[in-house]
Amino acid sequence: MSTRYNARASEPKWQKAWDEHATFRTREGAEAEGKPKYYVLEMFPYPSGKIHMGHVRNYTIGDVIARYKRARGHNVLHPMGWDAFGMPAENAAIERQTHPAKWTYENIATMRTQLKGMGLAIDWEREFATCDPEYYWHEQELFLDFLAKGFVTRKKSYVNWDPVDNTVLANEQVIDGRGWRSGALVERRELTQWFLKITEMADALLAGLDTLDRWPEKVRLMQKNWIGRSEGARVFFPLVGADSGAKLEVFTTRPDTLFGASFCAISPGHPLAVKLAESNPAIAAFLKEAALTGTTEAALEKVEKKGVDTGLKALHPFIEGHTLPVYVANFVLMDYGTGAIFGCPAHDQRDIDFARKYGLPVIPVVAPKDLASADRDAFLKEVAASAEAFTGDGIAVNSGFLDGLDVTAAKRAAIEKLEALKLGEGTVNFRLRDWGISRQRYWGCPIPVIHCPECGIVPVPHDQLPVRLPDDVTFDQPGNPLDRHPTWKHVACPKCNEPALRETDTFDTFVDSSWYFARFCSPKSAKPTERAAVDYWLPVDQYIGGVEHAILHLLYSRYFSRAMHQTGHLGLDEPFAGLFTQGMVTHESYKGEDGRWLFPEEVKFTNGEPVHVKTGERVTVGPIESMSKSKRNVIDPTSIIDEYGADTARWFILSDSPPERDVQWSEAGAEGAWRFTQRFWRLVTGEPEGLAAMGAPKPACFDDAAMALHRNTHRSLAAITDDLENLRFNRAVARIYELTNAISAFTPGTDVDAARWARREAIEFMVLAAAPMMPHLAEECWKELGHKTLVVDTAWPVADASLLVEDTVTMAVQVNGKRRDELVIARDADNKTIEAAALALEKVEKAIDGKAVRKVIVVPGKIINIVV
RNA sequence: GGCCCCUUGGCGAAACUGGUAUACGCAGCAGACUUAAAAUCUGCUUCUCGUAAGGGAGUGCCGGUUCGAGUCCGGCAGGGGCCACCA
Repeated sequence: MSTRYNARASEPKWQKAWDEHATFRTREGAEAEGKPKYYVLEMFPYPSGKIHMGHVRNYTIGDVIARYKRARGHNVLHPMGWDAFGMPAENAAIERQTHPAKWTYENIATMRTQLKGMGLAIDWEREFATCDPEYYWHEQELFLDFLAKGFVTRKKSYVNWDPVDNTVLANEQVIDGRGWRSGALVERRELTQWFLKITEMADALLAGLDTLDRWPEKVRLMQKNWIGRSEGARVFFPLVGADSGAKLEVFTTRPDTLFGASFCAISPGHPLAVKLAESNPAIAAFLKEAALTGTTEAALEKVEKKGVDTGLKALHPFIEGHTLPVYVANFVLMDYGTGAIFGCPAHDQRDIDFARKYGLPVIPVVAPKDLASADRDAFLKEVAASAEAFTGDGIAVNSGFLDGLDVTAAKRAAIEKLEALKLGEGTVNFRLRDWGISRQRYWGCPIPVIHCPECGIVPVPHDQLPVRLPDDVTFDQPGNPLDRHPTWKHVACPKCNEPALRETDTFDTFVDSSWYFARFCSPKSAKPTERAAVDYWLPVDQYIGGVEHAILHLLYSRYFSRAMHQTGHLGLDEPFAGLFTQGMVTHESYKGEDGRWLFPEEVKFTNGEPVHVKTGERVTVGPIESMSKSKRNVIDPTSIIDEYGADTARWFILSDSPPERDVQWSEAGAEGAWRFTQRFWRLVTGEPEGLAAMGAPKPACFDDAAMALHRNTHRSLAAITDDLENLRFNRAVARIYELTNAISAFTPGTDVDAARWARREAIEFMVLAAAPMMPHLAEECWKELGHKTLVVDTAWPVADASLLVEDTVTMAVQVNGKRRDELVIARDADNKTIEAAALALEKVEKAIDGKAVRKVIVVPGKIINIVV
């Protein structure tokens, strides 16, 4: 009997059943023997309070993969945890007078319940939060191992100081001169900080990208650009008029243009500039001015290139006796290369802007290849007089021993000469900086070292780990609560037993998320990792998350894997074999008459016009944007799950848009998905013609109608399988719609048994194929069909290859590339037969219009093109 | 400024390595059932000429390669992403 499917009653029932059967408990050892492993991981959430639609999309995608792989006979690891350290917990502590731990664990409890309500196939036994002492203890172990291996350094450096969050930020966390979280303008401060020497692995991280063939090209490119490898040379310009023997060290990617050099310039942050400023008021004033300039894009665009002459002269390495003026210039960056450049105005736009302003020579030394000598002279004259630099390829001119060489050869020759003269060397420079991991915050993993006045830096001995966060801290004043805690930092030096101080900085939270995927393999281990476990499970076969982590998190994790490989905690370098970056969930935004943003539930549509539910005022529909609290265009997943059920939410989020693209959440679309779950249920329960008994033998022969459905079922299954393998969920959804349409439209022929059998097969396949996406509904249907087992324990059906091809094919017939008719013909017909049949078609004959046929192209099974 | 991506009906989108463009869904229109509504079912829905049969145009724009281009190549326009005074 057909009744409505009641998701609210059904979903908790099946979640309980999976729980009781320990269905998603990971199988290990003998139980897993003979099965290939598959590790599916979604980027773990920050416990901010409640789940949002982005989480629903992320975890639905992962869940479909986990369930599909499980049905395909894989031993699946699909865990969940919490990226639980970080600033919001401290901000909440300040705002609500609560403890960060309390706030965090309460959020985790809420979000865990919400995620469980989605019916995710997760092994909850492996759950942990990065703020669990059990977890950060092992992070401290790792750090000490890194320290012993020399991966860690402590150095005084200029740091990005966020004045709102009162902490240091990594370069990666500064976006357009502002803190990535607070949005505050970042200041430069000099502090002593802990660093992980990620730059030492820059080349390895770059080379590794080429092996990641299951990563999006876009992400690999972003990482490549971020690492920013450039080959070039260091050039040492001897300084005249400074201390004897002093040399200015410069980095360049164009040593071939050295003969075109007309000045040198150093950054306002350069030690030489700082030193000169002590005795030169003009330079001091210039440094002050430069420090005031913002680093935002807008500020940089407005600022003109300025400099001040230091009066120093640099000796040209190749031209005997020739000197270049040395400037301090505002466009030279301290933290790229050596903080000093040589300027070659003819072939660099910034340099020519600078040269024109200060009346410096412009000497062209590269000319395009294959120019006649008169044309070349004209070209050189033009460049010398121009305001535009020539940055193209060519050959060296006016360059002494380099003349006639192309750019690449000239670079090589210039480097050889520099090395011979001991005035420079070939080198590789990276844009990537070392990773500063110190944070002056409470809610993070304590850095396990002790500062002893006698012994210096002393690692906390392993038997004294973990260094636990104290619970009794206050947030009533700015700064680090750990630093002002009355007792916590005072300890005896482990070496000399004299009074010493704990490090009060904590780790950047990106450290926590750089190895959690490895911890999931053995979350209860007394060591950071168990080699047997990580060797079995890693790499993660499919990692899923937002593109916003394309650089930071993924690069840090790749670095950590290499470091952990070298310390013996892991056996590989690349942790994520497959990466998928999903798009965002968007929604229309709404504005009231006074311009304030409105929540979707405050808006109703009458006759297509949006009005306010209560006041009836006119509402403007704003742009479709990523869901955000500020625009109020958010849909709470819980309200959707309460109203329609998790399956409907899962189904809708997978439909329509390809998963890598943004998907627009719409009320109409959600209702459509809900109508489909009902239709699906009716199809299973309300069979008009009846089904064959479960397990009934396949009839010996089928009539045409039954055979068509039988074929259709297998073709659909093959297509859905292929789509799921390639993460094309929107297409898999469309195929299931097509299959349900075919079942609805099925009219039995004369053979009643065949019809019932074919219909049962179609319905069972439909249920099994939809199960990864709508798991609860599938279980309910499966039971309705009389099965005593669970869908999750049922193997993925195999499509019968012999049913995928038909005896006849439909071919399009074109005349001069224009489709005129189609032809149904035997699949194995030879080209002659096909050609004759095509030419005999009435419409084709008409299109040929008596002209002579010049050529006939036959692509078997596809198309015939007749050229006249 | 550099590098990269995208552009297909009213909308989200399909179209495997060049081979019948618009599958599937949403929205819309018409009809059936119903006292009525909801729900459900059926049909139509790229544009255009035509009562129809049938014709013409059509994947952002211009050009090219090809028997054949949404797909490949060159240029342009619009939108987006990442990086950015990177030497």
